[in-house]
Amino acid sequence: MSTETPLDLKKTVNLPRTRFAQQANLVQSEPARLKRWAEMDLYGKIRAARRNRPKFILHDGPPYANADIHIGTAMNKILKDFIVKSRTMMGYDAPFVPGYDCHGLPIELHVDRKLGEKKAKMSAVAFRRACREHASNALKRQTRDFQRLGVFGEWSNPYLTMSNEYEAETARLFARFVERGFVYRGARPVYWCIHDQTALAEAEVEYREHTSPSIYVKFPFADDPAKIAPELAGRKVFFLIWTTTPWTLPANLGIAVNPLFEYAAVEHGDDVYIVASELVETVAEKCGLNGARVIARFSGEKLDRLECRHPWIERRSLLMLGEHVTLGGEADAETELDVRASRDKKVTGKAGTGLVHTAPGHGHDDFVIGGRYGLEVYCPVDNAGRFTAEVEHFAGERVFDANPKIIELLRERGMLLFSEQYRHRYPHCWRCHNPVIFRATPQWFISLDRRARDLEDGASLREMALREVERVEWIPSWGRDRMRNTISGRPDWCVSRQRLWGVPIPAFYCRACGETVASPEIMRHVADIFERESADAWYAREAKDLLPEGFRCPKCGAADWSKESDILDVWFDSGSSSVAVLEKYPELRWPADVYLEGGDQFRGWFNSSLIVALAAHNAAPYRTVVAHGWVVDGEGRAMHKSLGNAISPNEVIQQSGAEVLRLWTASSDYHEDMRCSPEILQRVAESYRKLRNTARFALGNLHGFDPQRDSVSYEEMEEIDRWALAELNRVIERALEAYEHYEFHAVYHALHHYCTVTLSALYFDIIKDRLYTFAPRSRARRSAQTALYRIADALARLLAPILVFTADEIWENLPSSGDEQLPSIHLAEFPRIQRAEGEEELLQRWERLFGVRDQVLRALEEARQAKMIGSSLEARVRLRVGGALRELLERYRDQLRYIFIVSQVELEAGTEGELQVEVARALGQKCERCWNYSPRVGESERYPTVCERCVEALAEIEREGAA
RNA sequence: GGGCCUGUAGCUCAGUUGGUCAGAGCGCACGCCUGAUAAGCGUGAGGUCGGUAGUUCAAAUCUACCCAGGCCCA
Repeated sequence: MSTETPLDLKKTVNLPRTRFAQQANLVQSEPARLKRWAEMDLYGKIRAARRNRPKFILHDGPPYANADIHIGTAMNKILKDFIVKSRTMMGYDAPFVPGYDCHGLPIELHVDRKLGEKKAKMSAVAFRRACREHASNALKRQTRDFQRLGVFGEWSNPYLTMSNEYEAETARLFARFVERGFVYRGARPVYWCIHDQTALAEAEVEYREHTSPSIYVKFPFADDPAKIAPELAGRKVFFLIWTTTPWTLPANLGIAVNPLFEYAAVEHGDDVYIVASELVETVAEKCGLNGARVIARFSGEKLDRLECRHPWIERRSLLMLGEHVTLGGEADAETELDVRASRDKKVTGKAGTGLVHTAPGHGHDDFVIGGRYGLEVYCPVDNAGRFTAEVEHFAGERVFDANPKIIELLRERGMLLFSEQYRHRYPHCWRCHNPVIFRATPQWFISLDRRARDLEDGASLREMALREVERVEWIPSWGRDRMRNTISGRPDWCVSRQRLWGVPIPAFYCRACGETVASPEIMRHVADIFERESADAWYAREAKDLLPEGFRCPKCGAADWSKESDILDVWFDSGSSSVAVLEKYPELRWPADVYLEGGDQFRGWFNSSLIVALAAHNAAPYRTVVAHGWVVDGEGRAMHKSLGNAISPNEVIQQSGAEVLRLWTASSDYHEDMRCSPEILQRVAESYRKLRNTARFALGNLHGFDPQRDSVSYEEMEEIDRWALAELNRVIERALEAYEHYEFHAVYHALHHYCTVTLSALYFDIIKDRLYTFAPRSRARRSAQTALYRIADALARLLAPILVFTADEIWENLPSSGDEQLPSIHLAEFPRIQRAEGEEELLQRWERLFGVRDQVLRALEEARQAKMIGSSLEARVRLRVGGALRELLERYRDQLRYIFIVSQVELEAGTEGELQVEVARALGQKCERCWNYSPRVGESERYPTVCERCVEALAEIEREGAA
């Protein structure tokens, strides 16, 4: 029975309705959603939902707990979250335990500065407490920021490298290295302040102008000169070195030359001097060698392992080959203290001879090359910067005071060729501002080349590491090469730091006989104390209270001990994490499936983690290592606060929301450096809106649709809806594949392309007519909704790891599919591909139809430009074509007007292979209801302004309304 | 100076082993729609594939060098 009065046409159009707002208002909505998630313990629910599923472990590399997060830290955590969430949605149990790196110099320096003068009066324990507090505050702020980014994890129970358990485990792992014979104690040069009598880290020296003596010194050749060149037979040959630190000459053990340089023998009077060929003139001029002439030239290579005599001490000075030797400049200063600046400027010829005086106890390069040639790390200078008793002439003398006296001695012995004052930049102590020296002090090392005591094959750490590098999967694949090179080239690991804020090296020294006690058993005993009291115990307790009761010196039987004052390198701390975390948290397991960090960690955490894991388990702690690039500005340059090109993650969040930052992270290819700028973020925000609106259209048109009740079976669906599902399958496949391989930018592009091209511009535009104007419960409309539902559902799931907030919001606004609706999308799994028979052919057919559509659209645009039409519904299209295409079009004859979104389509015979498109005004009147044109508008008496389709639809609506 | 990496339209990215490979989306310009509306649709203009020189019948794709940039070292 029909209603008495005709319906209000406007109200019979099924326009979209949804609570899913067009404006995201992320800045407000994100925190609200985070709060809800926290209240419902979403992370706990996810864990419970995945119990007993196969595990997938991403192990978090701990950010340094010193300052607020920057965009790089944010990006890193977001990428990790992509991995964790996508693996979770693949069905894995993928717990995430975040960590923080809490010890180390930067924190100590920060606290130092904050305390100022007060530090001097503080006990070590009190100072450590201040450091602990600083780290604790920093990590709390970071935690808050990471959570704000929508990163899920065990935020209430992160791992801290300063926790009792972790410190204890760190000490135990060091004991493990000792036990297996990898640890030794040796000397190595460090920056040393003779005023404060302390070692300095690189960050604690500052460069200032300083005047040093610059001298050219003769080293008599002690071999047969004919070995160098026949012309030199029987001559008095001297090797000429240049230095600005005469006081290091007593420690000279060698001279380095560059094997790639050519050297010249220069005759002056009876003497012959050896200098680099390129510097002959400069040196001759500087040293006033009038009338000097070159009598021989030879390659530096020839000098290898020949010997000179020290200019005044009865000792050999070994000739060595080293490519660190340059043609002058500060790099030739044996202290190596100011090499960075000069090398960057590619300075040459300022001063120097091309031969470098080498004192392994007083310079870094000297130490390295000396090590290669088996020289002793000789450093006859004490803590106060005075020569020790063994130094002839200068014992007890302060090194800087000794400079002029050494020069005088050289002059007396005829070994000085030239001397002058020299201004240059020289490192000074940042606290007392006095010049520092480079001085070898005893340090603890982990040897990369000693053989493991307990292994049959006696492999070294280096060998084991190189073996493991081949077994690990590296993404990108060049990571393997980089890691291999890093490991092959790295020197022994100096794990000593002369600092307070860290895990002490648990070793003891017998005051009576000097014996060192560094046994694994004792170390584990100490570690147990750390476990109870934290490593502060090392400073709070007396040595005897750290040792087992009544422990006596195994050598002399005394019981008077001093404690080691060095702490472990922080890289040892974080390197311990695989064991200290993966094996301690019950939900985790060793080894991890994946590590993901910036490329700087090849030398850092990837490396230290590997070494520690080898000591602990003879294997790598990771199966896959993913390395990402750095965040750079819009021009590809590094970000610096001083350059003003840095982007603050918190600012982005406050302006646009975390989703935008997450989407930016997903949109860029992280395998390379990732550009970020206001313009780029602007683009990302726009693409966010597109994704959101696409979802909103689907949701709006699902109003009143109950998937259980109203879904149309596949066979009954309109073909274009089946096409949309086939396209959906393609996208699901591509996105899942990309997630599988950590290619998030491919996920982004696939989904974005699907939303903009496939859905928004094509499918949605076409089905609007059907959705809006067909009777709400008609099969044709339900068919479209069935597809829309599947699309919206899949889209939400696929977006969920990236757009954590928005996907959940979509989920919320999807019609409920019954009781099993999960309270959050993050408990759901990825969509499954529901492959239908004949899908490939279907896709191919429609691809051709849409090809025709493109041509029609071009023709429509021409008509529009010619003012013939405005809306495409004002058009009637005539197609002329022959052959196979004609047959295809014929088959879809009734569909074509909808596909083209025009009112009428005529198909006429034409020539094969050539499609002609003509556009004309549509016939008839515009239907008031569906806006299509039809000659039959007016046929209905009840609805005189409406077309025949609408008449039918209205009748159906009236029937339903009555029912 | 060494190791590793990068350089395709204004932006983000595709371009298997060299031969329709010069593409997509965004942005931009112009236009349409006003029933996804601080939305939606269409058409179009943009690139000597960082540069140079080679190899080749043929190179964005291979080689060398150079330039610009990034990370780690020295």
